[in-house]
Amino acid sequence: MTSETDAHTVRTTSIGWMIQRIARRLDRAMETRLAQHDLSVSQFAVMMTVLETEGLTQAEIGQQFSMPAYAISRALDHLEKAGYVARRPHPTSRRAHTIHATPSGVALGPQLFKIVQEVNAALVGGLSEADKNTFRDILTRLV
Amino acid sequence: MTSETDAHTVRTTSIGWMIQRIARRLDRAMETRLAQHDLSVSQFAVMMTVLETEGLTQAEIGQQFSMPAYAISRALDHLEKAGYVARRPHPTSRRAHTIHATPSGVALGPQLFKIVQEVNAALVGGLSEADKNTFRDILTRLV
DNA sequence: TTACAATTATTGCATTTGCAATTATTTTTC
DNA sequence: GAAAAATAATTGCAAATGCAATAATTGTAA
Repeated sequence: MTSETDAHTVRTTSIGWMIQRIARRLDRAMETRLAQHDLSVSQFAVMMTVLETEGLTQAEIGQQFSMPAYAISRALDHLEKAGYVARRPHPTSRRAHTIHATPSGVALGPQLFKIVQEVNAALVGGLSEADKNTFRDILTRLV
Repeated sequence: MTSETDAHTVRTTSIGWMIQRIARRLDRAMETRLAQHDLSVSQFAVMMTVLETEGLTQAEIGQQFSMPAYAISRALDHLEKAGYVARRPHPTSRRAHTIHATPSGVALGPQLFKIVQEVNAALVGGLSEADKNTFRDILTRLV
């Protein structure tokens, strides 16, 4: 690059910069909606994983979205206290737990899915179906 | 939507979910590289704005990326201590400051731009030029 | 012009987060 | 099979973050 490399150019053309801005907006939208269920975004992420796959260990949950073990521990403390999940002894290893959604956690599922759909719709509502698909395709390759 | 609405579907098709994942990865990449200049990502964001426009007030900086006033205050405390920026009295209002990059702050600029370019390249390096442009276009409409 | 409301910036305090250390258990190596 | 290394999960403590309160100044309305 030439002398075009100034702060303005970097900011307005940087894909990373734009993604960060969008991500922060999404975060705030999720926070606001999750507050009514007394959940933070990371607690929500853990809950979604538990709903998706029954009986994972905490380490396995962490690998799903590279979240450190201590954060899983604390998210589960909260989710367990709220009655959404339960830690059960692992069938073969005494140091691990398997994590399970309680009935109340399972009931929470659809409400969380709805929140995700609303927030997504608010974000990409202005795009055509074709653009939405293109966008999703590219994102899928980057994730 | 029908009964397809389960956690797996939500996770794998949600644009928001994918953006969040990518954003976290970008954040970590930026943190790592910014550490050598003793900067956090939000301090970096403030610094970029100062480099882009000389003499903004703190409130104006905050509006650029909807960052709360107290966060600007603290980011500037750090940037000022590090010698990258200076608060000067506002010409017409005694309660406001204007913010200016010091020579050392101006010298930092190109190094920050380089970091942004590297992190971007690492993210979208695998995409064709056409896809990159498409992606940038869509992002621009969403930001 | 005086009182009231709004703006700009900062700071105290509580909560959240991240790192490193710890405990308990399991696996590997010799 | 005993010692050492690795894994699973938790927790103490320091740093970062967010909220609410404050101080100082400026704008507005009576």
